[in-house]
Amino acid sequence: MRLEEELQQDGFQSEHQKAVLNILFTSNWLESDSARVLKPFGISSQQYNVLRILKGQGTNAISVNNIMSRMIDKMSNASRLVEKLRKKEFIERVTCEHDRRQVDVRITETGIALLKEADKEMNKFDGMKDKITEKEAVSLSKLLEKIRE
Amino acid sequence: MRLEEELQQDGFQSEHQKAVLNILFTSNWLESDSARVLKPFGISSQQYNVLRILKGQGTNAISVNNIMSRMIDKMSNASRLVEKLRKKEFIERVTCEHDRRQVDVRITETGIALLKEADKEMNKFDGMKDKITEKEAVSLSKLLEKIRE
DNA sequence: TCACAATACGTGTATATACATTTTTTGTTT
DNA sequence: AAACAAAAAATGTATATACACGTATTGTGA
Repeated sequence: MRLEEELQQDGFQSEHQKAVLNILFTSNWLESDSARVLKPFGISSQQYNVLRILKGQGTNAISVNNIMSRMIDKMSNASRLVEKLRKKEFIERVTCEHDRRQVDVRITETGIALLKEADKEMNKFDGMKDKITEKEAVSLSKLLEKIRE
Repeated sequence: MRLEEELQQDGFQSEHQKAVLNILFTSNWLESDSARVLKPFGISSQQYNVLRILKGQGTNAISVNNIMSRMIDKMSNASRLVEKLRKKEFIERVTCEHDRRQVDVRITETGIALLKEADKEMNKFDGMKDKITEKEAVSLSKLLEKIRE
């Protein structure tokens, strides 16, 4: 839907301004959609993000810092997120041998199983592919990356 | 910067997936940037959003519901946001004559003055115009609106 | 080796947010 | 008019988040 209608506004200061609001609005839209899908699984989208990062590492354990640097929301509190996932037994912590400040984290079998189920639902509701072509997705990414230069 | 570097990842499932992550990441990036700029003024970006909505209404007072429907983040608690802005005297509340359930809200002179100063800083840091052309901004908006169809 | 900076992580605290529920008032149906 | 649904806003509560600060450990220069 056009942003003018979504925000009940009849115009914007500039196309640049409108693009910024569109990014923020779309992000919120995507976020609340995935929060809804993930809710039955008992995890937030940030926790989902962490689990996916860990799954990407396979059986390797990586540090909290390493997780943080890969997260979408850099400002979030990785320590507490990890602790919450550990309580639910989706991940496990390994004390690091060569640097005892560091806490290495690895996804568990339970975590992998959860992710498998959650991914199914996430993909089901991800209608993105019907909405824009692959070419359009590429140019969208390019534009967003240009903004962040 | 390319998303692969930002998230220290060497590839994504698909271009669609990458585009989604790019939207979320860019939104966070913009959000934390504006939070930093607004901090000295003592308001959050949501509160800033409300003030701008009210300023757009001029001397008119509009309802909390009306504000909510114009906000970027639909899920936020407009009641409490309004109360916080009222405590800081940036807005004032008017009891509505024809519907006493409703609370109408209007920006104050203090609020307008604050917004003027805040906008100066917000525009200063908004380097968007150097990064993408107006044409690109238009096509960015179009792509995002396509996703939300 | 000692002092001190840097790093990795944890925690305290104020604020923000999501979501359900409540209160007050208005609209509607019979 | 009485009964009930609907709407507008406020509030209760659990959780999340931002940010500053604390703690333990490691690296490093004099």
